[in-house]
Amino acid sequence: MPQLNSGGGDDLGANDEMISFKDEGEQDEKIQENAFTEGDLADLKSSLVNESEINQNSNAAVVRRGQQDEQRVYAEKHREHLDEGPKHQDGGMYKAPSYSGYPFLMLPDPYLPNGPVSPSANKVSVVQQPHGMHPLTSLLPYSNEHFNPSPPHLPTDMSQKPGVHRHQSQDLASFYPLPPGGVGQIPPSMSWQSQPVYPLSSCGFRQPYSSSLPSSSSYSRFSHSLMLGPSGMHPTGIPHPAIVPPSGKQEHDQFDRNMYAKPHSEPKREREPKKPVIKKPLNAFMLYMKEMRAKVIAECTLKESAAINQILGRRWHALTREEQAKYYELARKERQLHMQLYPSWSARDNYGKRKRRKRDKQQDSTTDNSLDCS
DNA sequence: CAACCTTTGAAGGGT
DNA sequence: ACCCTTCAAAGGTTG
Repeated sequence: MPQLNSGGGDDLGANDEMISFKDEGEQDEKIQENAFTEGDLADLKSSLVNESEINQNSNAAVVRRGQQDEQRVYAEKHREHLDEGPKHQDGGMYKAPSYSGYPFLMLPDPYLPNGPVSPSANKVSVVQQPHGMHPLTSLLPYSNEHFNPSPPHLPTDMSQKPGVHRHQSQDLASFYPLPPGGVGQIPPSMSWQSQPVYPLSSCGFRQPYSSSLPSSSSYSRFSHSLMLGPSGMHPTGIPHPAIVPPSGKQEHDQFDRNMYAKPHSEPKREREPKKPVIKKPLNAFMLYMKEMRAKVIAECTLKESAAINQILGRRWHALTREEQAKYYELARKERQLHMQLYPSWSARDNYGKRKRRKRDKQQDSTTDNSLDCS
Protein backbone atom coordinates (compact mmCIF):
# COMPACT_ATOMS: atom_id res chain seq x y z
CA MET A 1 0.00 0.00 0.00
CA PRO A 2 2.66 2.36 0.63
CA GLN A 3 3.87 2.51 -2.74
CA LEU A 4 2.31 5.72 -3.10
CA ASN A 5 4.85 7.13 -5.21
CA SER A 6 6.60 4.08 -5.94
CA GLY A 7 9.56 6.01 -6.69
CA GLY A 8 10.70 5.56 -3.31
CA GLY A 9 13.25 3.61 -4.73
CA ASP A 10 16.20 5.47 -4.81
CA ASP A 11 16.26 6.62 -1.55
CA LEU A 12 14.91 4.24 0.69
CA GLY A 13 11.44 5.13 0.73
CA ALA A 14 11.64 8.55 1.66
CA ASN A 15 8.03 8.82 1.29
CA ASP A 16 7.11 6.16 3.57
CA GLU A 17 6.14 8.33 6.28
CA MET A 18 3.83 10.39 4.38
CA ILE A 19 2.15 7.53 3.00
CA SER A 20 0.92 6.11 6.06
CA PHE A 21 -0.62 9.24 7.12
CA LYS A 22 -2.13 9.97 3.92
CA ASP A 23 -5.66 9.49 3.32
CA GLU A 24 -7.61 7.33 5.59
CA GLY A 25 -8.99 10.32 7.23
CA GLU A 26 -6.81 9.54 9.99
CA GLN A 27 -7.93 12.37 11.98
CA ASP A 28 -11.17 10.79 12.66
CA GLU A 29 -9.74 7.48 12.83
CA LYS A 30 -7.36 8.47 15.39
CA ILE A 31 -9.93 9.91 17.51
CA GLN A 32 -11.93 6.86 17.33
CA GLU A 33 -9.07 4.68 17.90
CA ASN A 34 -8.24 6.47 20.96
CA ALA A 35 -11.36 5.31 22.37
CA PHE A 36 -10.35 1.80 22.51
CA THR A 37 -7.65 2.11 24.94
CA GLU A 38 -7.83 5.41 26.33
CA GLY A 39 -5.92 4.59 29.31
CA ASP A 40 -3.17 3.01 27.48
CA LEU A 41 -3.02 5.50 24.83
CA ALA A 42 -3.25 8.36 27.10
CA ASP A 43 -0.38 7.03 28.89
CA LEU A 44 1.41 6.14 25.86
CA LYS A 45 0.79 9.34 24.23
CA SER A 46 1.64 11.42 27.12
CA SER A 47 4.95 9.86 27.26
CA LEU A 48 5.39 10.29 23.65
CA VAL A 49 4.25 13.74 23.59
CA ASN A 50 6.36 14.92 26.35
CA GLU A 51 9.43 13.68 24.91
CA SER A 52 8.45 14.46 21.50
CA GLU A 53 8.03 17.98 22.44
CA ILE A 54 11.46 18.08 23.61
CA ASN A 55 12.49 16.44 20.55
CA GLN A 56 10.78 18.79 18.45
CA ASN A 57 12.56 21.63 19.90
CA SER A 58 15.89 20.20 19.82
CA ASN A 59 15.07 18.50 16.75
CA ALA A 60 14.30 21.63 15.09
CA ALA A 61 17.70 22.81 15.89
CA VAL A 62 19.27 19.83 14.51
CA VAL A 63 17.27 19.83 11.51
CA ARG A 64 18.09 23.30 10.93
CA ARG A 65 21.67 22.56 11.26
CA GLY A 66 21.72 19.53 9.21
CA GLN A 67 19.26 20.60 6.74
CA GLN A 68 21.51 23.10 5.37
CA ASP A 69 23.57 20.44 3.91
CA GLU A 70 22.14 17.22 3.31
CA GLN A 71 18.66 18.13 3.57
CA ARG A 72 19.24 20.10 0.62
CA VAL A 73 19.84 17.04 -1.31
CA TYR A 74 17.32 15.02 0.35
CA ALA A 75 14.74 17.61 0.16
CA GLU A 76 15.20 18.06 -3.42
CA LYS A 77 14.35 14.57 -4.03
CA HIS A 78 11.44 14.36 -1.81
CA ARG A 79 10.12 17.70 -1.83
CA GLU A 80 7.11 16.50 -3.52
CA HIS A 81 6.21 14.34 -0.70
CA LEU A 82 6.68 17.01 1.71
CA ASP A 83 4.61 19.51 0.09
CA GLU A 84 2.33 19.38 2.95
CA GLY A 85 4.90 21.41 4.54
CA PRO A 86 2.74 23.83 6.26
CA LYS A 87 1.40 21.34 8.57
CA HIS A 88 4.61 19.95 9.60
CA GLN A 89 6.41 23.06 9.98
CA ASP A 90 6.79 22.81 13.51
CA GLY A 91 6.14 19.29 13.79
CA GLY A 92 9.72 18.94 13.43
CA MET A 93 10.11 15.66 11.96
CA TYR A 94 8.53 16.36 8.87
CA LYS A 95 10.35 19.18 7.71
CA ALA A 96 12.00 17.25 5.18
CA PRO A 97 12.95 14.08 6.44
CA SER A 98 15.83 15.68 7.71
CA TYR A 99 18.18 13.04 7.46
CA SER A 100 20.37 15.25 9.02
CA GLY A 101 22.88 13.10 9.70
CA TYR A 102 22.98 9.90 8.43
CA PRO A 103 25.52 7.70 9.77
CA PHE A 104 28.18 7.94 7.41
CA LEU A 105 27.63 11.38 6.46
CA MET A 106 27.00 12.92 9.67
CA LEU A 107 26.18 10.51 12.19
CA PRO A 108 23.16 11.78 13.69
CA ASP A 109 23.34 12.16 17.23
CA PRO A 110 21.16 9.34 17.88
CA TYR A 111 23.88 7.21 16.86
CA LEU A 112 26.44 8.84 18.88
CA PRO A 113 26.92 7.09 22.04
CA ASN A 114 28.28 9.77 24.08
CA GLY A 115 27.19 12.43 21.94
CA PRO A 116 26.11 15.48 23.58
CA VAL A 117 22.62 15.57 24.25
CA SER A 118 21.71 14.94 20.86
CA PRO A 119 18.46 16.14 19.77
CA SER A 120 17.91 13.29 17.65
CA ALA A 121 18.51 11.11 20.47
CA ASN A 122 15.69 12.62 22.15
CA LYS A 123 13.76 12.00 19.23
CA VAL A 124 14.12 8.47 19.68
CA SER A 125 13.63 8.46 23.24
CA VAL A 126 10.22 9.28 22.51
CA VAL A 127 9.02 6.09 23.58
CA GLN A 128 9.85 5.54 27.04
CA GLN A 129 11.36 2.42 27.87
CA PRO A 130 9.28 0.84 30.36
CA HIS A 131 12.04 -0.94 31.81
CA GLY A 132 14.71 1.49 32.05
CA MET A 133 16.04 0.75 28.76
CA HIS A 134 16.92 3.67 26.79
CA PRO A 135 14.76 3.84 23.84
CA LEU A 136 17.60 4.32 21.65
CA THR A 137 18.92 1.12 22.61
CA SER A 138 16.06 -0.51 21.16
CA LEU A 139 15.54 1.65 18.27
CA LEU A 140 18.91 2.24 17.11
CA PRO A 141 20.07 -0.63 15.41
CA TYR A 142 23.22 -1.68 14.08
CA SER A 143 25.29 -0.33 16.66
CA ASN A 144 27.81 -1.48 18.90
CA GLU A 145 29.81 0.40 21.04
CA HIS A 146 32.33 -2.13 21.47
CA PHE A 147 32.33 -2.72 17.99
CA ASN A 148 35.64 -2.50 16.78
CA PRO A 149 36.62 0.30 14.82
CA SER A 150 39.35 -0.87 12.85
CA PRO A 151 38.12 1.06 10.04
CA PRO A 152 37.46 -1.18 7.37
CA HIS A 153 37.06 0.15 4.09
CA LEU A 154 33.54 0.89 4.24
CA PRO A 155 31.56 0.55 1.24
CA THR A 156 30.49 3.73 -0.26
CA ASP A 157 30.91 6.88 1.42
CA MET A 158 32.09 5.98 4.69
CA SER A 159 35.62 6.15 3.85
CA GLN A 160 35.33 9.10 1.80
CA LYS A 161 34.31 11.36 4.46
CA PRO A 162 37.45 12.14 6.14
CA GLY A 163 35.94 15.08 7.65
CA VAL A 164 33.72 13.02 9.69
CA HIS A 165 34.53 13.11 13.25
CA ARG A 166 36.55 10.37 14.46
CA HIS A 167 34.06 8.89 16.62
CA GLN A 168 31.83 8.90 13.83
CA SER A 169 33.75 6.48 11.97
CA GLN A 170 33.92 4.40 14.93
CA ASP A 171 30.36 4.61 15.53
CA LEU A 172 29.84 3.90 12.10
CA ALA A 173 31.40 0.73 12.45
CA SER A 174 29.40 0.18 15.36
CA PHE A 175 26.21 0.66 13.68
CA TYR A 176 26.74 -1.68 10.99
CA PRO A 177 29.81 -3.53 10.87
CA LEU A 178 31.16 -4.26 7.65
CA PRO A 179 29.39 -6.51 5.46
CA PRO A 180 30.93 -9.72 5.05
CA GLY A 181 32.29 -9.99 1.70
CA GLY A 182 30.10 -8.49 -0.69
CA VAL A 183 27.93 -8.59 1.95
CA GLY A 184 30.10 -9.99 3.73
CA GLN A 185 33.21 -10.76 5.10
CA ILE A 186 33.61 -9.23 8.30
CA PRO A 187 37.11 -8.84 9.12
CA PRO A 188 37.85 -10.55 12.25
CA SER A 189 38.17 -7.41 13.98
CA MET A 190 34.93 -6.35 12.66
CA SER A 191 32.80 -9.16 13.60
CA TRP A 192 29.63 -8.27 15.21
CA GLN A 193 31.04 -9.44 18.28
CA SER A 194 29.93 -6.75 20.25
CA GLN A 195 26.53 -6.08 19.62
CA PRO A 196 23.85 -7.00 17.67
CA VAL A 197 21.66 -4.93 16.14
CA TYR A 198 19.26 -7.35 15.24
CA PRO A 199 17.55 -9.41 17.66
CA LEU A 200 19.25 -12.14 19.17
CA SER A 201 16.99 -13.77 21.45
CA SER A 202 13.42 -14.30 21.60
CA CYS A 203 13.27 -13.52 25.14
CA GLY A 204 14.52 -10.19 24.56
CA PHE A 205 11.55 -8.44 25.74
CA ARG A 206 10.92 -10.22 28.76
CA GLN A 207 14.19 -9.96 30.31
CA PRO A 208 14.52 -6.36 30.11
CA TYR A 209 12.09 -6.10 32.81
CA SER A 210 14.46 -7.11 35.33
CA SER A 211 17.43 -5.22 34.57
CA SER A 212 19.00 -2.13 33.62
CA LEU A 213 21.09 -2.08 30.66
CA PRO A 214 24.62 -1.36 30.73
CA SER A 215 25.35 1.77 29.05
CA SER A 216 27.14 -0.02 26.45
CA SER A 217 24.03 -1.36 25.12
CA SER A 218 22.72 1.90 24.44
CA TYR A 219 22.68 1.66 20.85
CA SER A 220 21.52 -1.60 20.04
CA ARG A 221 18.02 -2.09 19.23
CA PHE A 222 18.13 -5.32 20.89
CA SER A 223 20.48 -4.42 23.44
CA HIS A 224 18.34 -5.54 26.18
CA SER A 225 18.19 -8.98 25.06
CA LEU A 226 21.69 -8.90 24.11
CA MET A 227 23.15 -7.45 27.01
CA LEU A 228 21.41 -9.52 29.39
CA GLY A 229 22.03 -12.16 27.10
CA PRO A 230 19.65 -14.82 27.59
CA SER A 231 22.39 -16.64 28.98
CA GLY A 232 24.61 -14.03 30.14
CA MET A 233 26.10 -13.99 26.86
CA HIS A 234 29.21 -12.13 26.59
CA PRO A 235 29.09 -9.22 24.42
CA THR A 236 31.73 -10.42 22.28
CA GLY A 237 30.77 -13.08 20.03
CA ILE A 238 27.54 -11.64 19.20
CA PRO A 239 27.01 -11.32 15.57
CA HIS A 240 25.51 -8.46 13.91
CA PRO A 241 21.87 -8.44 14.39
CA ALA A 242 21.15 -8.19 10.86
CA ILE A 243 22.98 -11.27 10.29
CA VAL A 244 21.56 -14.46 11.32
CA PRO A 245 22.70 -17.91 11.01
CA PRO A 246 21.09 -19.49 8.11
CA SER A 247 19.42 -22.20 9.80
CA GLY A 248 18.34 -20.88 12.94
CA LYS A 249 16.13 -18.33 14.07
CA GLN A 250 18.14 -15.80 15.61
CA GLU A 251 16.02 -16.10 18.52
CA HIS A 252 17.67 -19.11 19.77
CA ASP A 253 20.50 -17.95 21.67
CA GLN A 254 22.46 -20.77 20.68
CA PHE A 255 22.66 -18.65 17.82
CA ASP A 256 25.87 -18.15 17.24
CA ARG A 257 27.70 -16.62 19.56
CA ASN A 258 30.22 -18.40 17.63
CA MET A 259 29.25 -17.61 14.31
CA TYR A 260 31.26 -14.61 14.09
CA ALA A 261 33.39 -14.89 17.01
CA LYS A 262 34.64 -18.08 15.81
CA PRO A 263 36.69 -16.91 12.99
CA HIS A 264 39.28 -15.54 15.13
CA SER A 265 38.74 -17.10 18.42
CA GLU A 266 37.27 -20.35 19.35
CA PRO A 267 37.89 -22.96 16.89
CA LYS A 268 35.94 -25.47 18.72
CA ARG A 269 32.72 -25.42 16.89
CA GLU A 270 32.64 -27.65 13.96
CA ARG A 271 29.48 -26.30 12.72
CA GLU A 272 30.49 -24.28 9.85
CA PRO A 273 28.80 -21.09 9.63
CA LYS A 274 27.28 -21.20 6.32
CA LYS A 275 26.77 -17.86 5.15
CA PRO A 276 24.89 -15.76 7.51
CA VAL A 277 21.59 -14.45 6.57
CA ILE A 278 21.24 -10.80 6.43
CA LYS A 279 17.83 -9.83 7.51
CA LYS A 280 15.71 -7.11 6.26
CA PRO A 281 15.94 -3.87 8.00
CA LEU A 282 13.01 -3.19 10.18
CA ASN A 283 10.37 -0.86 9.01
CA ALA A 284 8.80 1.81 11.09
CA PHE A 285 6.11 -0.34 12.46
CA MET A 286 8.47 -3.10 13.32
CA LEU A 287 10.59 -0.69 15.22
CA TYR A 288 7.58 0.53 17.00
CA MET A 289 6.53 -2.94 17.87
CA LYS A 290 9.86 -3.82 19.17
CA GLU A 291 9.86 -0.96 21.43
CA MET A 292 6.33 -1.10 22.61
CA ARG A 293 5.80 -4.76 22.88
CA ALA A 294 7.13 -4.97 26.34
CA LYS A 295 4.89 -2.22 27.40
CA VAL A 296 1.86 -3.84 26.00
CA ILE A 297 2.74 -7.10 27.51
CA ALA A 298 3.12 -5.50 30.84
CA GLU A 299 -0.07 -3.61 30.59
CA CYS A 300 -2.18 -6.22 29.11
CA THR A 301 -0.62 -9.26 30.50
CA LEU A 302 -0.86 -10.77 27.17
CA LYS A 303 1.66 -13.04 25.80
CA GLU A 304 0.62 -14.01 22.42
CA SER A 305 2.37 -12.04 19.85
CA ALA A 306 -0.51 -12.20 17.51
CA ALA A 307 -2.75 -10.50 20.00
CA ILE A 308 -0.13 -8.06 20.99
CA ASN A 309 0.53 -7.20 17.44
CA GLN A 310 -3.07 -6.44 16.90
CA ILE A 311 -3.03 -4.03 19.75
CA LEU A 312 0.13 -2.51 18.51
CA GLY A 313 -1.33 -2.17 15.10
CA ARG A 314 -4.17 -0.16 16.48
CA ARG A 315 -1.99 1.89 18.62
CA TRP A 316 0.16 2.56 15.70
CA HIS A 317 -2.73 4.06 13.88
CA ALA A 318 -3.57 6.06 16.89
CA LEU A 319 -0.23 7.70 16.94
CA THR A 320 0.09 11.18 15.70
CA ARG A 321 2.04 11.96 12.67
CA GLU A 322 4.90 13.16 14.62
CA GLU A 323 4.97 10.14 16.70
CA GLN A 324 4.94 7.91 13.75
CA ALA A 325 7.40 10.07 11.99
CA LYS A 326 9.97 9.26 14.52
CA TYR A 327 9.74 5.68 13.64
CA TYR A 328 9.66 6.29 9.99
CA GLU A 329 12.76 8.23 10.26
CA LEU A 330 14.47 5.64 12.25
CA ALA A 331 13.43 3.06 9.81
CA ARG A 332 14.74 5.09 7.03
CA LYS A 333 18.03 5.41 8.72
CA GLU A 334 18.16 1.78 9.23
CA ARG A 335 17.50 1.14 5.68
CA GLN A 336 20.17 3.46 4.63
CA LEU A 337 22.61 2.01 6.96
CA HIS A 338 21.69 -1.41 5.89
CA MET A 339 22.08 -0.47 2.33
CA GLN A 340 25.44 0.95 2.88
CA LEU A 341 26.66 -1.98 4.73
CA TYR A 342 25.20 -4.51 2.45
CA PRO A 343 25.04 -2.88 -0.87
CA SER A 344 24.55 -6.04 -2.69
CA TRP A 345 21.92 -7.38 -0.43
CA SER A 346 18.44 -7.72 -1.70
CA ALA A 347 15.30 -8.47 0.12
CA ARG A 348 14.92 -11.16 -2.37
CA ASP A 349 17.85 -12.92 -0.89
CA ASN A 350 15.78 -14.07 1.97
CA TYR A 351 12.89 -15.26 0.01
CA GLY A 352 12.11 -18.79 0.63
CA LYS A 353 14.09 -18.91 3.76
CA ARG A 354 11.05 -19.05 5.71
CA LYS A 355 8.56 -21.40 4.46
CA ARG A 356 5.62 -19.45 5.05
CA ARG A 357 2.53 -19.49 3.19
CA LYS A 358 0.22 -16.98 4.40
CA ARG A 359 -2.59 -18.87 3.02
CA ASP A 360 -5.97 -17.50 3.58
CA LYS A 361 -5.74 -14.71 5.85
CA GLN A 362 -8.49 -12.95 4.19
CA GLN A 363 -11.62 -14.33 5.50
CA ASP A 364 -12.86 -13.29 8.73
CA SER A 365 -11.61 -9.96 9.47
CA THR A 366 -13.68 -9.94 12.50
CA THR A 367 -13.24 -6.70 14.10
CA ASP A 368 -12.71 -7.77 17.54
CA ASN A 369 -12.69 -5.40 20.30
CA SER A 370 -10.44 -7.58 22.14
CA LEU A 371 -7.73 -5.36 21.14
CA ASP A 372 -7.48 -3.31 24.11
CA CYS A 373 -6.19 -4.99 27.00
CA SER A 374 -7.97 -4.35 30.10
C1' DC B 1 9.81 -28.65 15.83
C1' DA B 2 8.35 -26.00 11.99
C1' DA B 3 4.68 -23.31 10.64
C1' DC B 4 0.94 -20.42 12.06
C1' DC B 5 -0.98 -16.22 13.82
C1' DT B 6 -1.04 -11.05 13.67
C1' DT B 7 0.34 -6.34 12.53
C1' DT B 8 2.49 -2.53 9.04
C1' DG B 9 5.80 -1.33 5.80
C1' DA B 10 9.43 -2.16 2.31
C1' DA B 11 10.91 -4.34 -1.64
C1' DG B 12 10.85 -7.04 -5.66
C1' DG B 13 8.65 -9.08 -9.58
C1' DG B 14 4.88 -9.47 -12.76
C1' DT B 15 1.48 -7.42 -15.73
C1' DA C 1 1.60 2.50 -12.42
C1' DC C 2 -0.58 -0.90 -10.06
C1' DC C 3 -1.00 -5.45 -7.79
C1' DC C 4 0.68 -9.37 -5.38
C1' DT C 5 3.90 -11.85 -2.56
C1' DT C 6 7.45 -12.29 0.82
C1' DC C 7 9.86 -10.94 4.80
C1' DA C 8 10.93 -8.31 8.87
C1' DA C 9 9.72 -9.29 15.00
C1' DA C 10 7.87 -12.23 18.35
C1' DG C 11 6.16 -15.80 21.26
C1' DG C 12 2.20 -18.65 22.31
C1' DT C 13 -0.30 -22.08 19.76
C1' DT C 14 -1.02 -25.77 16.62
C1' DG C 15 -0.30 -29.86 13.79
